[in-house]
Amino acid sequence: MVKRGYHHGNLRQALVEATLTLIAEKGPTGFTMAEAAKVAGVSAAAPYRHFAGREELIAEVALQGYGLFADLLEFAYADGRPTVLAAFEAVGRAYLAFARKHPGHYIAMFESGITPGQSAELAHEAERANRVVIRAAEALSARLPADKRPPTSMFAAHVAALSHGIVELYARSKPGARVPFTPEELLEAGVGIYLRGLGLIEADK
Amino acid sequence: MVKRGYHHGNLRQALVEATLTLIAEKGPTGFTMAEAAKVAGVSAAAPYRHFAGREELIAEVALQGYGLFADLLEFAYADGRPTVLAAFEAVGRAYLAFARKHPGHYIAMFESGITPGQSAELAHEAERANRVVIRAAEALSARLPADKRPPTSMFAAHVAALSHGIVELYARSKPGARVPFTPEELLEAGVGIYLRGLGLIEADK
DNA sequence: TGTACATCAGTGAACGCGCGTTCACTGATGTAC
DNA sequence: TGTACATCAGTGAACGCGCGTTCACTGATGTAC
Repeated sequence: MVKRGYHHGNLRQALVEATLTLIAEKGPTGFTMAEAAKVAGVSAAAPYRHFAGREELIAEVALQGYGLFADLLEFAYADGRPTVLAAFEAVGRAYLAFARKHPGHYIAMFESGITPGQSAELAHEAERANRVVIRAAEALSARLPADKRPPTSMFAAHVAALSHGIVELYARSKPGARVPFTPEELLEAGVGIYLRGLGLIEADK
Repeated sequence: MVKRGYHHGNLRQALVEATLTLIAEKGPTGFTMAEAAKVAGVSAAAPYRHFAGREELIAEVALQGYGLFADLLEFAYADGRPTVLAAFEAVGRAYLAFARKHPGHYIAMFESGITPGQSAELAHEAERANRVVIRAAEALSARLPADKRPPTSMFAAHVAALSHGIVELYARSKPGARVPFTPEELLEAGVGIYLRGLGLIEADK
């Protein structure tokens, strides 16, 4: 990234990217406005031309994160193609892939203390991501008789919680994996067992 | 808490408790040595008679947290009584109860950036808690034929991840629950479906 | 029981630091004519 | 195409603040005799 002259050109986005790097490296605590400015190659006062403060910068990072997350989940779901089941499993893999490839976004979204309720935009993107999981759960559970079907929001919550739990507990361990499985194996097996419990895939498979 | 004279009497533990309060109220970021000292009614220099620094104080909180957590899980498991299944479910409830009743500990353990690998004591207590889940999973899956049984560590990891995910996503939401279920309902139903998937409880129940 | 003394657990002042933020400024860019 | 000017996006110096930490100190406690 070549610094040219007095004007940066795209400082707003450069700050977002600096924040992603800092957050991914040192956690949400390790991020400061001053350091983000430094990483972006700009004076400490410059960020305030674009963001009212620290909170607002993190919120922007989270917002972009939710947007990207929703896009990736939607792409993975592909409107339930080729099969509803395959699409459902692709969503799970996309969840882990997002956490792995975009740790800065993931941390800003889930571990920085910002909550989707803070702004309408944030709430909207978070909801968009959530709706993919809900749709995937809905399509699958439509195969079940109504009286043996858990509420869709519960089904979706189970999948989200299992995915998030796996990311938090098993996808970030530094001193050797705590468990002899990859997060992907854990999630795939866990979801498989869960779906079998619902009667959505064969017990003897 | 009556302050009497020059000597505090039990400052070390008072600091731990101040930390619990601060962390629970304002997150791990909102905790400082200076404020912990203030809450404990002592000068800012006093904590250094008991802890080398901020990290060490948080680590002590987490250590006590893991200890308590392990105790509660062990108590809930009760050596698999009255039945292995009931004991297993009691462990799940105890997990949520711990997160709810001891938020300061929970946050220090899972959200403060300290990791069990940091000290032998920490690793030991974390392992003790983990072993309860593993034992519970083992006792249950012993009922399955060996070839239809997932590795015990995977079974335990699924339960831990689901529990942790539920705590993180659904047990801490301030602006109205994101989902129309309590964490307890979510976990109980989720574990039920999972166990059915393993063939450990009846499909038609 | 009384006294002397060592030890311990506090105090309070001070430090250096980096952070968040403000402010008057200035260089660069875009636009009207 | 050239010039004047408004606007924009930076700078750099400065601020107040609270934090983490150190240090020489002192009041309280425990113990030996």
